[in-house]
Amino acid sequence: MKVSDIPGIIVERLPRYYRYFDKSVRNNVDYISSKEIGEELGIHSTQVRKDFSYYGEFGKRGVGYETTFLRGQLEKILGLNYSWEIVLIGMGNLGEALVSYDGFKRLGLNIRYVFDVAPKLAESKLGDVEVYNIDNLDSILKKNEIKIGIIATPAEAAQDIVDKLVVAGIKGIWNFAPTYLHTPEDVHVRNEDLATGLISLSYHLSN
Amino acid sequence: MKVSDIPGIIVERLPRYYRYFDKSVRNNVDYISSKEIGEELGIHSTQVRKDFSYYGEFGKRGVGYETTFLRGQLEKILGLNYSWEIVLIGMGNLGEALVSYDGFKRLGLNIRYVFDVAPKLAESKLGDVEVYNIDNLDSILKKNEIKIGIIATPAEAAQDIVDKLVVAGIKGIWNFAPTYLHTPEDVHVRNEDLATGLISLSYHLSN
DNA sequence: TAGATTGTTAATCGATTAACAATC
DNA sequence: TAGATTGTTAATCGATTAACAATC
Repeated sequence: MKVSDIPGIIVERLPRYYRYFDKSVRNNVDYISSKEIGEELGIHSTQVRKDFSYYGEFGKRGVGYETTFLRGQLEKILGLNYSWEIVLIGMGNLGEALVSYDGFKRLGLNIRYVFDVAPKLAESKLGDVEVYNIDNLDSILKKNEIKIGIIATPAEAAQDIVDKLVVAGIKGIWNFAPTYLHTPEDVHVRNEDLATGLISLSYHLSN
Repeated sequence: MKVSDIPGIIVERLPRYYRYFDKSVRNNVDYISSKEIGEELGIHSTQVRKDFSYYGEFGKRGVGYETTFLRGQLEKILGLNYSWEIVLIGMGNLGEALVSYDGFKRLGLNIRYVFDVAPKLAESKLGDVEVYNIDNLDSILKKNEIKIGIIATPAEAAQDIVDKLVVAGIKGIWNFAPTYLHTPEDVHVRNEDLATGLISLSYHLSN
């Protein structure tokens, strides 16, 4: 099975499986079945089994899935078995919240360099992360092998920054700016427009 | 056409259409075609036309879509033509960033009440939003007609809070806690687990 | 009218679920 | 063995896209 045959939407579910296996390991549960996973996560048990089957035969018939083993497999599948160095651009409230969000670090996702057009001097260090002026973007990216960038700038600034990131070799962009970004095909963009979340609730409650 | 016949995934695209029409109005563009919309947003033009067609016949053949008119239609469709009162629970970095995010207010999405288990006294007001102790949740929700709640608490606390919100009549929940929430059928949950965004990039760059 | 673009049907594509043999 | 649950095929369901008549 080629990677390209795997439905893209699966990656939305894999982190939830991973989290549930992790939780089960911590609760000293040795095996869980696709039925249990499905009930906990609101997913059909057939879907769970099919999702795993794209990557291998991980279960034991009649028993279920061994939690420690599956957690490890999912870690590898998701690329969480080694650590990522990440840059973030835009040091507003959202940028700060992301830098200090502790859910990333223990997954090996490390926001290392932060850039802003006008970093306040008092904040030139945020926790253990250094904040740089945007002018240094190119030189710092070139010195380090960084593949993932987070855009937490206003919409107007986003495309310019992205163009620079692409030139510097960034291959994955997590975009919080409420605008569509144009990138080469080999650069993966993930849009996380916050307003969409609230708007979707507004839509559903109105209809 | 019944509302239930409209594909759920459309709501992911509608806010982007809305934003593009809004931008076009501000740029004094009178008409845009489905082809232009598609190119700008990376969506097939047929998809654009089909999406609109679920709600009415909004275009002029040979011409395109009138920007002011469409912006207004999308506003109604998305429930943005009147204002929503919203509560947020969990006053960490993320909660603060959401409260001060200025993309919501001009859409009529107003975070009015904020709760925490231990609001620091110095922060009992955040901008023009009052911060309350979680014990007051029930009484304040009962006094006001609030339909949307935002969960920005740790995962462990989320389900308890949600149960309380549901009892108090909340019908839409925007969940930032990395855990699946169990709710009655008529309560709409939108999960916005931040780690998933970065993990999906990690996954795509690893494979 | 000629050119452009919509709205919609039908075809295609892709994801989900039902069913069940394999097997622990 | 009997009971349970996996892995996978086939059927179903739903979303996307191609094609084109309608019409501005």
